[in-house]
Amino acid sequence: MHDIGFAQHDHAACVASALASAETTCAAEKLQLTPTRRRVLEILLEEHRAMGAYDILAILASEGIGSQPPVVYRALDFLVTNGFVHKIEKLNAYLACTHPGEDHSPVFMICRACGAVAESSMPLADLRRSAESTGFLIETTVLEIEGLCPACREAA
Amino acid sequence: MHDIGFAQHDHAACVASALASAETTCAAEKLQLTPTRRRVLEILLEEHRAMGAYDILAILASEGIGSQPPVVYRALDFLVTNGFVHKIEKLNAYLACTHPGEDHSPVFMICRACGAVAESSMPLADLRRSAESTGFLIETTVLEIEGLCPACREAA
DNA sequence: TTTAGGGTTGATATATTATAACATACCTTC
DNA sequence: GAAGGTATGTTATAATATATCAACCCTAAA
Repeated sequence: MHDIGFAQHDHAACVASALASAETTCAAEKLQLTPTRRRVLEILLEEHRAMGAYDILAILASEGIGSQPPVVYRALDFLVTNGFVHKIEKLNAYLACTHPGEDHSPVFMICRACGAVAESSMPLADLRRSAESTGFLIETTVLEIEGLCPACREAA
Repeated sequence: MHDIGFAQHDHAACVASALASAETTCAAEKLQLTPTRRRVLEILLEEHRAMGAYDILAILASEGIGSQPPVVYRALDFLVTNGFVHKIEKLNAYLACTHPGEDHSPVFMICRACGAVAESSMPLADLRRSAESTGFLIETTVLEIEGLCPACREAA
């Protein structure tokens, strides 16, 4: 059991099911979940935290998979494009999506103190209504919230 | 008149009043709006678009104000910290705040095609209620919306 | 008046994040 | 078996941001 998303859960099962889900999705949509892409997703699922591209690259390099930046950026691009991973712009970091497959507008809660990131979601409807009344067409949204997670609040 | 925030407005008046407002605020709060800081804010107000730090630095350099990165990053840090400028994380770019002084949670609408950025705001109340029910303390929020602005929709 | 402190600036160097560009390999399919 | 698409390997470089340390300037306390 790990401490994730400010709550407890069975991590091994979570990794396995998320990987299986990604494989199913890729098969269904004729996307190539190649070994490098699969391993990057697996790393992000296992670590279950927002990681920098070069952190991931270091792991890949230690496993002999690849040591040049394009290796990891290409894999991340694939994973982000297809909804398996989110980029946390505010941290320049990447995080495995905790509910892939669902059409969601991610909301990240980033703890300034410990760096933990929890993914939530919010109704996009209100947002969309107000934005599009101005004629703006929403394609992607990222809401980044920074603050203190429960554990760090207690520690402070 | 310029085309800003997907609408028209009197830009010269807007720049002047925003600068005056910044000066008033700084005087009241004993913040030092030094020449470099003031000029960076003025540049962002005049351009009225999201600019990269190095774009701003190039202008400062051409004016003999400073040519090294810390010059612009220090000024931006001051301006962002004190609410005169927002950072658009998704673009690694900076934008003068269109309603400084108000306690607001910025919402940026970023046009993928032309790069225009309009700042809006949204009720933080709902957001705060749902986040804090999990024990998370919100300190800062950034919602970044990418899509197509009205002009680019027509062009497409 | 001097000295200590805080805030700002100058300047050099470097860290961190990300992409361009081009060659190669590997499939599929026609 | 040649063409075209997708993915990978590799080198180099671009773009963004920060660390560090010395100098300066103002203020205020000793």
